[in-house]
Amino acid sequence: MSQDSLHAAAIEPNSPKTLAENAYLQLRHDIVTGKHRPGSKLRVEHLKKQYQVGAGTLREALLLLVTDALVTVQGQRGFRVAPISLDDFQDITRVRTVLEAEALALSIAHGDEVWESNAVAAFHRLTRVEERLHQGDVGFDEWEARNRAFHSSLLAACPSRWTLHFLSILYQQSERYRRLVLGNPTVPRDVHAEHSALLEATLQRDAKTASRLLVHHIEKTLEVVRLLPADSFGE
Amino acid sequence: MSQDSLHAAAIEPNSPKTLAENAYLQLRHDIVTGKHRPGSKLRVEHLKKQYQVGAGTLREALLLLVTDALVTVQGQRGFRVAPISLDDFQDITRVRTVLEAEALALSIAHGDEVWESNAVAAFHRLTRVEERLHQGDVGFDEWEARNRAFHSSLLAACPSRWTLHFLSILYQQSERYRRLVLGNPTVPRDVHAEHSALLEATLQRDAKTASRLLVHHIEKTLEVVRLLPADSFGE
DNA sequence: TAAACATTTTTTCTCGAGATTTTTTTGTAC
DNA sequence: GTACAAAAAAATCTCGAGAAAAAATGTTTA
Repeated sequence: MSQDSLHAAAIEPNSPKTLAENAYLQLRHDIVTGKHRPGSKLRVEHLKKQYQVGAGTLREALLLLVTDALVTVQGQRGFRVAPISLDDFQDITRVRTVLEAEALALSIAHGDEVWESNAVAAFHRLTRVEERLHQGDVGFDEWEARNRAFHSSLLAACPSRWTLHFLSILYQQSERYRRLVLGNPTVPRDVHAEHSALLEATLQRDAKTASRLLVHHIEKTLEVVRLLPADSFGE
Repeated sequence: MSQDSLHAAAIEPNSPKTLAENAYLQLRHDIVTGKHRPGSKLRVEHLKKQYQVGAGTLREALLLLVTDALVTVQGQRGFRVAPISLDDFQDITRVRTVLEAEALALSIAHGDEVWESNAVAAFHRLTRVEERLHQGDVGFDEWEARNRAFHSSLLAACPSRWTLHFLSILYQQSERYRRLVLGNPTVPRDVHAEHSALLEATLQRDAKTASRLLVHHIEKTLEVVRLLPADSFGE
């Protein structure tokens, strides 16, 4: 886990070196993708076989997930997958729009040329994977990773560590809901065009337009999630 | 640890039942009060004697502190007390004002009579402890606890779980800096009057005034911290 | 002297087994 | 059939010892 980044979710860059980190990453993926259902119990005795680690190590992995608010822990009563709900996603979206609009404005104000080119590069990589996604050559995981990288690159020049820390948590939470939409019929939407316009406004240092586009982009996903059947969030 | 509250810091209400929670609470206190210096290493082998628990249990306590961003962890390199700096506190203050102003406005919009009376009661308890504090009958810990309870009571009706979650983290971080001011000569300030005016505006449902007073209240502490000698944050 | 390497010491990480607590099941009375 | 109590089962929590890694120390060489 890196020290400069406050967030445990920022482990990835350095390949995981401990078994606990490894189990953490696997568990996180399985929770975000819904393999472990929201609200369900996470029994250490059962999971240690699945993830091939000892009980103590698995507990550490679960404790790391508490930092991401993907798992809740209750003394003497074990661990649970954090529940999801439409209310929760509305709250996530609201807080995210507030923080992300501010973070983007700050990033635009502080960003240099390196920041600019990193954003362009991230957009390019995202575009490429989108093409392959349409052809079925590549999985959603890969798109999700590059989508995150793109959004992250836009905010990279924001000097507020705490804003970025909270946003990384909220972004990851949002991913749970984005995955929910995958199989379902969705409203027509051109995500690529949204990203493209967002990048353009950002590069032109038009903070107001960029923030507005970003907020709209985030809220659009909420609209889509709202259309899901009511039983999509648990059962 | 409670489940409805997302934040590990919300353990207190239920008296700690596991040794790990107990060690967590003690460690947290010792970090917030500066007994373990910012940036210093937290060696498990050494601490387990101090807190009278096994290595695994102590690691769990430290992992819980990572959730509060009071401790950082780095794979294969152990735990450290999260560092502090003026820059960090400026960031904390900025994000706090944004979130707290919004949370208070929401709380005022949603609060009922029970919420009102709880706020009045919390203010009363804070006032009482202030009297005894001046007489030296009671320690700063007690004042700090009731100060937190008062501020928490104001926001209690805010329906945004995530805003409250992040604020509870930021509030706890702020406490580290407030403790720094304790011994030092400080600018003249009537905290009681600030609280009083804040409560009044809140009870009158004047969201605009209340938020303004709250932001001012929070920023005032930043001014005080700014006056500290430069070597106050580490060394 | 400074850098490169090998050795020792310290610290972190990991596991499995036992103690404690919670949950479930079973049994009994009303 | 319901309510309550006791026993059994399951799960969590805790510890100490050993394996793996990092840091510190000492030695050699240019």
